[in-house]
Amino acid sequence: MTIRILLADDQHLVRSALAALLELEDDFQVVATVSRGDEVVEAARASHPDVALLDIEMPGLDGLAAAAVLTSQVSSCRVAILTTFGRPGYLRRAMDAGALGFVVKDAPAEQLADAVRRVARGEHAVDPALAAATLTGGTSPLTPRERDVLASARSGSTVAEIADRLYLSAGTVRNYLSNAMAKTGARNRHEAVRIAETNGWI
Amino acid sequence: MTIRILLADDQHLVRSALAALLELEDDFQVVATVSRGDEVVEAARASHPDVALLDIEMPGLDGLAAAAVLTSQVSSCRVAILTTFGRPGYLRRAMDAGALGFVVKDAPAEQLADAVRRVARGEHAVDPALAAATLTGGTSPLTPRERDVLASARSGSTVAEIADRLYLSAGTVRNYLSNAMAKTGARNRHEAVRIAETNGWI
DNA sequence: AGATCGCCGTGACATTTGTCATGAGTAGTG
DNA sequence: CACTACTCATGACAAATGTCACGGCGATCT
Repeated sequence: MTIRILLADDQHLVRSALAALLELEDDFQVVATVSRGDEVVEAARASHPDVALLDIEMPGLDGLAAAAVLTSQVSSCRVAILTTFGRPGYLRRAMDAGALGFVVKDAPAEQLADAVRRVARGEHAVDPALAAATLTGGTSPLTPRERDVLASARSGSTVAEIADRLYLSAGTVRNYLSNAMAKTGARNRHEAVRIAETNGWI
Repeated sequence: MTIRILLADDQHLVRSALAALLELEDDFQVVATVSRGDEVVEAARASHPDVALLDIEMPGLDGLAAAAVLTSQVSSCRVAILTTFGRPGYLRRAMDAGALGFVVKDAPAEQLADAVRRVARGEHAVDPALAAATLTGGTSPLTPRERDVLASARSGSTVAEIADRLYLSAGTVRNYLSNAMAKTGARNRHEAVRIAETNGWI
């Protein structure tokens, strides 16, 4: 029985290459490929895939959000996340979104094939090492608002700009940033951003 | 006549997938794959490829540096860069390193195949739009030292740390950062880092 | 030889950032 | 209900950051 696959990745070449790789397996068939998160659901409705393989970094809608929509709206399609970064917070959010599989792009090809088959059967497929890391350091210490402020501080904005953007006072923004820095153990806001990013908290 | 290809990319899955994609072409043969920049030359010596397809972001030695070594030491092997980011500075540095081809991972598969064939014949293969962008905004306004300081400021280091690392006084570091900020039009060092990164200047 | 440019440094200054104490309002929990 | 946690705010203070003016040194170009 062949497994019908939907592939979502924003990089054209990677998309084609992964399709070629998957098609090498006799029981796999790539029935749809999309480049944007907000095209996933429509494509899934049209092509009835068994498994959707979603990258996280995508324009329109990120893979985690797309996974959440997909699992709730197209229940016949199981979801696996395929991403560059094995960040604990990503795995947690992927599970919360209803994804069964989680594979990093650094994994060997057999592991991807294995994960797809497991997910198609409704089983979970997660790298044990990453799962362990997620259990220990995976839960974000940040409150929702701290997360917002930190996310808004990403591209080197000043306090005033962040305050404007979030309709807060400058002092409040600095307090939140200070809290976030304390919780992440960073010595300035930018280090805090980096840490939060590598953990998948923002 | 088949074209022998060496493939260098740090992500295992992407490497395998690209190999699968390239093997679909009758005249391509992937003769070696490596995951680190510092393994490129050795692999090229052992497997005599016609074309080396190098990612830029790699551990050990980045693809641009590997390209430079390769073109000087294994002259029978032409070089093409295959990277996620179409940054003007990257293209410029790739050309300086002796690469003939430059393909972004967002390009369609045919473009990659076309580029490989051109490069194998000793021709250049560069996306015209990117080439134009490089001509206008490609040259870095930063002096070598400003570049060093800015690169060292990346991960949220303080002035004192940068000064220590580069054996400079704190004042000098701040002056260089100030210059870099003025030249990039940034309002703080972290914005300057971001701008320099997206342009491939660091 | 003089001009120019990059490199490295100092010192002074205004601004921004990070820390801390404090408090009011709101929501959820035992 | 008391307790706790989150949100938002203010004000004051120390430290870090960014700006500016200035000077000496060496290399390069004309």
